[in-house]
Amino acid sequence: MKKLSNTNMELPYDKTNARSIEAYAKQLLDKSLHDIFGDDIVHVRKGKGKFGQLVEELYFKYKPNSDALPDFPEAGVELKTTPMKEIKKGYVPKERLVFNIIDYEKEYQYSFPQSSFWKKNALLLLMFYLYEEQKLDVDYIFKIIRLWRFPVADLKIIKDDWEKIVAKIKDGKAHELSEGDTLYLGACTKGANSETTRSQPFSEVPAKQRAFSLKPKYISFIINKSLTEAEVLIDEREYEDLLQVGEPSVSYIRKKLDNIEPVVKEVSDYKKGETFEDLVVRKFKPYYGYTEKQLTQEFQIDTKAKNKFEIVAKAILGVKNKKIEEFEKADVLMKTIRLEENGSIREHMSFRQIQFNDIVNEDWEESTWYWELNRKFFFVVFQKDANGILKLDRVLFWNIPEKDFDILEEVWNDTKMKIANGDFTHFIKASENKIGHVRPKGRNSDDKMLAPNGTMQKKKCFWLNKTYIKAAIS
DNA sequence: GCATGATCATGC
DNA sequence: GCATGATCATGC
Repeated sequence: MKKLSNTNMELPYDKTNARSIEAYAKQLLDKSLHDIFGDDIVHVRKGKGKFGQLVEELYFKYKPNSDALPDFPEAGVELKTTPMKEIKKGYVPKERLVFNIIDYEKEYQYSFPQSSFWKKNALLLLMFYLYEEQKLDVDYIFKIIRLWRFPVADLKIIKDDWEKIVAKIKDGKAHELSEGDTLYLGACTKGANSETTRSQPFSEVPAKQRAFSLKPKYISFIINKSLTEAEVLIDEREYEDLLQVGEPSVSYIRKKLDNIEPVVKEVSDYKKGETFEDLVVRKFKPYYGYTEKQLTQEFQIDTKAKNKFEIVAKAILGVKNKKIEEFEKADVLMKTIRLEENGSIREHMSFRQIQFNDIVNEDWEESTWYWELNRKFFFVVFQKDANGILKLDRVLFWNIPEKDFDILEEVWNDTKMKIANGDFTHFIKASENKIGHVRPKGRNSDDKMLAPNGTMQKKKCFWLNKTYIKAAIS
């Protein structure tokens, strides 16, 4: 990184040096702003919000910028202050990590190395603090502070994600962008409300304002890695091939977190022009036409589990008995689909149980079901042949088109309202053709859960209609 | 044949 | 012990 000016003597760190900035930041570890600045800060700080700006101005003593350069331009470091919350299993991200807003009018003009995202966010200084509801923000304790570069294998996926987002802009479809379009780097809505829009260059249709973002599952990975491993800051030079036009040839063996294993062991596993999704489909193709029996024999799988096809799928991807790292980090939802001889789907697709006492306090875009739906699906499709034998037909990645979320929101709102009103008998049915519906999901009809009105009610869940799934995969 | 309610095998 | 992902069973 080129030095633009001499070190500013007034600052308690060398603003041209990423390690110096990091070292200064780390003095906040296990401390709050209150600890550093004393009681005076509590008086000037009554409300919440803009906590990140406070850290920048007060602690780093510089004015935050929202321009195209990183926060510390001379060092190429972008500061991100982001909350975690504590659950039984440890720390988890409280929300997405949101980067710069996507300027549809400009972003498409760049290649990835020149993109607004990469220019600003290639090197991050992450400051994770523990969010606690009852606390003032100045009392939040910082728990993880570190420089972060994306591992090379992740950067490959992020670059492809960026290309997908830009391809939609170029196609005049910025209004159809959705978080489910991409794996790690998402385009999440950002604005006062969902009506906040921006113009796009190749269509008259206003598009929702969106920002680049990382999904909580990916941030979890950063947190876990930061807490369990000795710190490794990837050398910038390892990116060189990836940031050229052309194909990556970098050989980079990935480290494993305990229970997850990547499909892609080295970036050179990719064939020319392949995305991660392409690669996965390629791995499955040799097994198209295999029967259930052939697959379980081939991979020596002996289980009666109803998710045995998922076990098969993992085996095909070379990730036996572990979780698929890329699917975990991208929060991909694997679902098996069984087609009848005539191609119709036998069953609707179930989701998690509805927590009756939670849903009544949720908003749609933060609801459990929305999070389940607003992601990439991986369908493993089996079809019965003329003799009624189930064979692997094909696999595909899919996500719910942006336009369909309005109807799903209706279904969700209707359900929430009925639960709040104590009506457990008139949920939206599959026959109403609203894409989704509500049906039982329990051990048996005695399996019940406490509802807001104090009664015990049969456990239920949301389902996606099989007709909808059928259309999606056709 | 399909909608709906009911239930199962497993992992954690 | 229970949620998950999935499938079964009945009745119209």
